Amino acid sequence: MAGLQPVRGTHDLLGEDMRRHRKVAETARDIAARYCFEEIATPIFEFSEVFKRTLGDTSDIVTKEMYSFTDRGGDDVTLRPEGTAGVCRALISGGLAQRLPLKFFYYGPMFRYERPQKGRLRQFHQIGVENLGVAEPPADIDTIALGAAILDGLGVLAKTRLEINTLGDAESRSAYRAALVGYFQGHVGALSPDSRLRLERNPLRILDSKDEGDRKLVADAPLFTDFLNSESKEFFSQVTKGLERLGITFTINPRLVRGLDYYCHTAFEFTTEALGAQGAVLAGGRYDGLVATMGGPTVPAIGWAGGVERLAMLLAEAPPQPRPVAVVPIGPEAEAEAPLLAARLRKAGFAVELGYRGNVGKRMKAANKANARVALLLGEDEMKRGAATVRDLDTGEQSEVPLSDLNDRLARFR
RNA sequence: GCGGGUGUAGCUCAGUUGGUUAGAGCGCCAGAUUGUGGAUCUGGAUGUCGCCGGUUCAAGCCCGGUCACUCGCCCCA
Repeated sequence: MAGLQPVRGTHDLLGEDMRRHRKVAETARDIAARYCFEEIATPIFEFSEVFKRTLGDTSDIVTKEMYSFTDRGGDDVTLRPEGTAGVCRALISGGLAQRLPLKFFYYGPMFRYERPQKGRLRQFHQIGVENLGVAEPPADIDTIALGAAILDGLGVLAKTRLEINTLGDAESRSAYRAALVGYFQGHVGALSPDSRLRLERNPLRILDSKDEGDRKLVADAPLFTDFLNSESKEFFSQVTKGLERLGITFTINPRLVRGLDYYCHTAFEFTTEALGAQGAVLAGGRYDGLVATMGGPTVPAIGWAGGVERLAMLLAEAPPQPRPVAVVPIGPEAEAEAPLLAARLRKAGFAVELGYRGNVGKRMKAANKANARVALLLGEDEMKRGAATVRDLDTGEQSEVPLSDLNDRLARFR
């Protein structure tokens, strides 16, 4: 531990950053509510098993990237690296499968032990939704539309591109996988070392390799489209048509894939060029096999998650701080009265900055620094008349106002 | 986990071939101004030069290590 530093990959959120962050979370929450996705908050940590089952024990993720520890009772627990597993666990352990279909929205911190980069922290935040219990394309369309609506609500939709693909159903996918493995095994010498490993663990991932040589091979690789059965084709066609009808523009990216087996059909990502290598800002897909993998019933589902820090960086400008009313007492009697006046105004809904010390000049400076819209000067003269001097700090105009009229006179600054 | 770049005041940065007491702007504090902010003027405080070690008569500067940030790779549930 070197002095007092924040843990690597964590940081404090305050000021402008905090306002950006909160705007992302609140906009998402509001719009999700309009789509009737109910907010859910699951615990920040779960039994490690919850994440291990969904990811498979052998993956890098489980062995290298999770914050896992044994608690004092001897239980193996993990800080959640993502939100879906917790929601699915809640669905199973809470008996929510009886109430399907269900639509959930969540927001909160996630933890991954990764090398930090811009837009990638060890403690970061996600917004996300899970649309559970519906196997038909309208759920995919509505869920993607919600993502687009949130990006639009944040004013960042134009900075992103929606890419979409289908992974087909299990039958199509295993046929394609076999063909792909066959093809790459024939060119194994030309594959990058990374992709040779992928060939064994996660062959679909070779499709989105960034290696030049790999890309050349990928260009001639078998196409997923040729292995999709008619049901899968029809499903994808309905999803894309539905998006078109809503005026949501997208490009089909046949190299957009997911590694794990419980993913199927729709996969999509909203990406941006504005954030360097960390281009995905909101991504998801259909995961009909996940709940069953975790030991629950078969529950078809689709969802997505979005990175709050990345979205916050995309916001054109930080939301402004609310401009308060500053109460400036002059003299000991006014000093005693000022907190009462502030309390009345605060109860009436005003943001009130109450100066704690200093002469009038100091407090006016403080009011200015707090970006106050008006200052209420309360001195002996005003108190005798049951009034306060209202000074507009933008125009410099001021006039004395009876305390009883204050709420009305300040109404436009609320 | 792998590779590159960067660490000097709260912030943005300057600091010559290694040479005496480490600087600027912004911000901060005080005063000009004990019933009026912003502007101006005057004055003031900034600091383990990221940290540890080495080389040297002498290190902010050179070398090694380390920590953090950053860009990319891996990964991306």
